[in-house]
Amino acid sequence: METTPIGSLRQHIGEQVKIQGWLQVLRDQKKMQFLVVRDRTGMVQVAFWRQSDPSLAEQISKLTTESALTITGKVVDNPIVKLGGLEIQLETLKVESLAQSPLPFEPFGDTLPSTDFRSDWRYLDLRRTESLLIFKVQTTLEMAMREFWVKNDFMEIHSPKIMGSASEGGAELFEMTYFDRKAYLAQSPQFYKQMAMAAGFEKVFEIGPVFRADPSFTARHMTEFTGIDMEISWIDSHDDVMRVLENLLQYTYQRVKEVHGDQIKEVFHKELIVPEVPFPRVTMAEAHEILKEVGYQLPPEKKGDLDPGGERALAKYIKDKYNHEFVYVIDWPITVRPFYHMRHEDNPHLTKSFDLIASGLEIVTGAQREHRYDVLLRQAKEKGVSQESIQFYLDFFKYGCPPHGGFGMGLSRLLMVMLDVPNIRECVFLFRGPNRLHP
RNA sequence: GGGGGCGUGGUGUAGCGGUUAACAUGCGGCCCUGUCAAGGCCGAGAUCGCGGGUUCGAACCCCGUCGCUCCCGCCA
Repeated sequence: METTPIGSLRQHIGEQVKIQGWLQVLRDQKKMQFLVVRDRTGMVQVAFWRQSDPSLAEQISKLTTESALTITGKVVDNPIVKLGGLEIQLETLKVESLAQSPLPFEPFGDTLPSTDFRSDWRYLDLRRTESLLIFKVQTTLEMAMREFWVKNDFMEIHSPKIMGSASEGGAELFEMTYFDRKAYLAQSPQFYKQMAMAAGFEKVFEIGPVFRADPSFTARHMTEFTGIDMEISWIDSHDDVMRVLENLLQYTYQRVKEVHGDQIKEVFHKELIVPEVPFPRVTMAEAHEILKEVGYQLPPEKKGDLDPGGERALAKYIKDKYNHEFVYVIDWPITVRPFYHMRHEDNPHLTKSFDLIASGLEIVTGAQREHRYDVLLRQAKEKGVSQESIQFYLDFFKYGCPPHGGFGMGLSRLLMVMLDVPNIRECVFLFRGPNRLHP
């Protein structure tokens, strides 16, 4: 017999079914036994009259919560039952795996242990409705993005994560042993997706792992995370990149809302708002004026930049004024941007770059890239980047490279803002941080 | 890496100089009931992170240490 998802039992009233799931609650009474069984689609009450088979009743009595069970029985409509107005009358029970007791913590308790403690028992933590929903949303979200890209003639690439030399900065690289020499874990697919532009791929995307050796202890940093990267050719400015990005996000929000909107409202108490395009745009200079206007004191060393508090203050201003959860901060000074960001023709101190702030959190950085060999080399030298270290990269621009640009986005950060989850550790299957390598 | 906060039964908390260290939840037992993420009674379970110190006396005060956490730096 095929397994019936618990969420669809309503369509099987009067039938014999097989369900497979975890024992959530056992109410073991004198005459009757009630089991609440849960799978990833829902919960159902299973009823059993003890006298109909005393030895089976004994077996049921010994069950522990969170044990994995296979149950067959008849689905009956029963309006009295508070859980869905139906129940299963148990016929057979197979204990696939008896859970040890007590559990390290109760995944369905009123209070939850700290994120850190739950991380030790992540497979139990992931059984929670909230966790499950986050990863259902993640699946839809990634699918929607791929749909969008494929519809718009993008190509998917998979760039290597083991590299022979540093790609961008260098300081935040994990070093590893590669046979008899050193190698590094990729901190970004940046250079490789630009290589795809030089290769004539024209529009590419990559969803893949990114490694950062940053000893950051915040609720939004990880040492390994999934990066969503995109790069497109023949652009006029960074605005072309921003237009694709906002359309991509609008499409993605739309799809997630269609598929999970109701459950998100139920579980996270959040009405998912499909963002209007175009997203508000403010230049870095304007951002500073806005902060001054709302009375936010930016630390003096933050000239030409924003700090997290400033980003939140700006997001609040945009939310109040334009009722928008997203805001692009554009035209960042060259001092706070890497050498490969293109500069404005009419202002050599400003880059053609942007950050996307979503509900006060930085989730995307993007730019038009400098594709002119000489200019690129000059900017690298100016930033103190040695030519030898990036020669392989500079070579991309030697034999005809189109003007291009793109962005990098954090998958888990997007989930955080989408679902209002305050800690990134909840939004990733398994968290990796400076102090967390297990499980 | 800098600064703040917190470490008490499995879990979440209370207690903040002298208490049989309390409560909730979970766990075990019993009772009751077509129950309903039930209810009632009983029970087990904590040398209060660790190491020093102050004191007649420390979970409580001080110092150190480790762990966690938040903010900042850095970023996605």
